[in-house]
Amino acid sequence: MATLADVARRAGVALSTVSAVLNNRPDCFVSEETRRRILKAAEELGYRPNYLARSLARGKTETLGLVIYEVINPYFARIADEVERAAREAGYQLLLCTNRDDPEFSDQANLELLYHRRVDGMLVWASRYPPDGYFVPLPDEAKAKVVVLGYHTADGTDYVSVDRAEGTYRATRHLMALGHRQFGYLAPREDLRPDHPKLAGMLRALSEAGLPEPLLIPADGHFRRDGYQAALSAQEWRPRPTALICYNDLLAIGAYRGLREQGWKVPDDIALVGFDGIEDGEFLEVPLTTVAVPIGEMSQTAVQFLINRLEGRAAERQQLTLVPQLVVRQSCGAQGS
Amino acid sequence: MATLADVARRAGVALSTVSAVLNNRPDCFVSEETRRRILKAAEELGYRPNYLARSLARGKTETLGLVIYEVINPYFARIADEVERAAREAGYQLLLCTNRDDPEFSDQANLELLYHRRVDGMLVWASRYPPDGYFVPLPDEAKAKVVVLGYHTADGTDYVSVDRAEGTYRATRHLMALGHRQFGYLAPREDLRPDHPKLAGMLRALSEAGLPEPLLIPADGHFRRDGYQAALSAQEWRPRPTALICYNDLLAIGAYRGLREQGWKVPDDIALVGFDGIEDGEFLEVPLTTVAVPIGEMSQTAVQFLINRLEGRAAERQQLTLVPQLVVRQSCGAQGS
DNA sequence: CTCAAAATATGAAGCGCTTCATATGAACCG
DNA sequence: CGGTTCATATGAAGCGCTTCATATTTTGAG
Repeated sequence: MATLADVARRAGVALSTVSAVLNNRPDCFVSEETRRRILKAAEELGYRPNYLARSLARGKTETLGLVIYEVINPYFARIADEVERAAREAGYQLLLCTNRDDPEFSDQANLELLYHRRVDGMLVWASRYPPDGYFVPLPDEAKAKVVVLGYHTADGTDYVSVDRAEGTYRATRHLMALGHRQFGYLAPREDLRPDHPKLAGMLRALSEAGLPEPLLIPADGHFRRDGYQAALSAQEWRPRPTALICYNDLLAIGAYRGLREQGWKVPDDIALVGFDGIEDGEFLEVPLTTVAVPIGEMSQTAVQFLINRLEGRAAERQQLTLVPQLVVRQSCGAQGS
Repeated sequence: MATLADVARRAGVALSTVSAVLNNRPDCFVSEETRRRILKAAEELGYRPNYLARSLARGKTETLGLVIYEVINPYFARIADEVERAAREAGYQLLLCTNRDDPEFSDQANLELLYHRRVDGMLVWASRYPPDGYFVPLPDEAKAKVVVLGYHTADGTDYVSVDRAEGTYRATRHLMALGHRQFGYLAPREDLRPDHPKLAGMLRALSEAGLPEPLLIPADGHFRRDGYQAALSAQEWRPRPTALICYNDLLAIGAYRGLREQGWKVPDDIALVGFDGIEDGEFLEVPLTTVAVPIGEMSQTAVQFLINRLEGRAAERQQLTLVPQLVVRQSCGAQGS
């Protein structure tokens, strides 16, 4: 592959001149004649800049790193999609890391990897819900290049978060208004903690209304199949809930099928509400009522925050918490479309 | 951030020695004493290699590029997931590009971008179905670093393809065996061409059996909503099909809902078959019969092919076509689970 | 004509690392 | 004790680019 030196040689000028011309440096006065010669030589040689060398010299890679839980979950796929689009529009490429639950690829390892690859900035979705806010596992000077997605931070790092508690609070209130008094909450086993905001939001709504605590139903994961499995034991749920809120839409979709198999009709026998607002729920046979996270806004804002910071025009703190909206469809028994 | 030179200075040795020690170069004879000093200095300074500089010097970035249609489609998400995992296991990072249908980010533009970023290798999913095999839009020397995913190639580039025609052929045969004689085929408008393998496979099966051609039903895209919209006009379909094969699972899932709204029961009034084998179909109220692409095998093989090539231990040609399997569930009316 | 200012072009240093030919002792051998 | 050999460490070149201080030529005003 042709290098700058090759082009310079061919055009009969200095390498630095070629660099100036090809980069369109504004303050460089190059005669039209020379410029043309250089452009021609570059064209003929099929010259393409070596991004590595450029990045090394400029100290900038024009690459953003995204650490995300996994990409097969439609919720995260949407995020990755939005982030990629926004990054691309701002002239950045995306380096993708998933953490899954693989201890070998912890957030720490992923972030360090990206940092050492000299990405200009990083977006990270924590792999586990951090009760007191997320601590970015990176030296301080590196934290300045990070925006946390989906969680608030405990160390002052920029973030765009989601008020999950408010989401489930609203869902619970809505169901209460429809007359429900016995609730169930289906979530991955490890997230069935009262300090998890999704559950906390429910608990608050219930206690405010003097209603009993919800029946906690554990799932083995956060996929459809896990919701399905969990719902197969519906006959044994005591006290029997008339409304079921799920940790996410996938679980709700799986549960829907399990409940049907157990002979429970949604919403007549049990009202069903999911969380996330992915397209899948809309096409459930009984369209799924859900707490919809504004994924596009969240992702785009996060990228914007990051780019502000990188370009030195960020406020000291860029922190935003978005409130998810309840999208009422038929699965909760309201008249919704 | 500390550089090699900093470490060398602190340890009181030459920079090249530090490099040798930190890279564990096998043939370098360094005294235990020196080694320890260097390791200690590196530790104290929190030294981390600069991948950019290393890549520039070594001529290798340990990065693979993936060009894929989009990541919100579960089918592609699975592929991205599998590719990322396989790449990661082989020690490569993944640089992600989506082409969507955005003319600004054509395959050409994406591949060039990756190439100039000096990724070691690229995997590409063509954005449009190439009737005669895919031509990689890159200079010959670059093609050697490309593996095409999902399509066969017209220029000898490595690929892992899928025999779509065989997939729909089998699905059609299966439906014929169940007694169906009037077929419908629902696909994005631009893919409703007899030279598209999915349709071609159906046509072959039908003509072999002397059955009439299928009713071609156009959709405006390849998402659930497009299938839903298309199915809303079911009452006007003439001749009325008793079996409907869809271009992909998402379309089938959307169509399912549209058909229900039109009062058609699946599978009693119409048998329904999708394509891809994504998890979503399994959780449709009437579980979806589908032509399942072996996504894991396809992705892993492609990464393997690429790495073989990069490491110089590839056959002249690495080309593989996988045959998708019909997964029979209830939506086609067979007894399947 | 002269000289400062403007217009053009250049060379060299530097980004942080790898690599390889070469230097320096110490240890060994007969 | 001179000459090998081995163990250990080094310096310098190079990857391809950016950047900036400096050199050279041209221009136009006085």
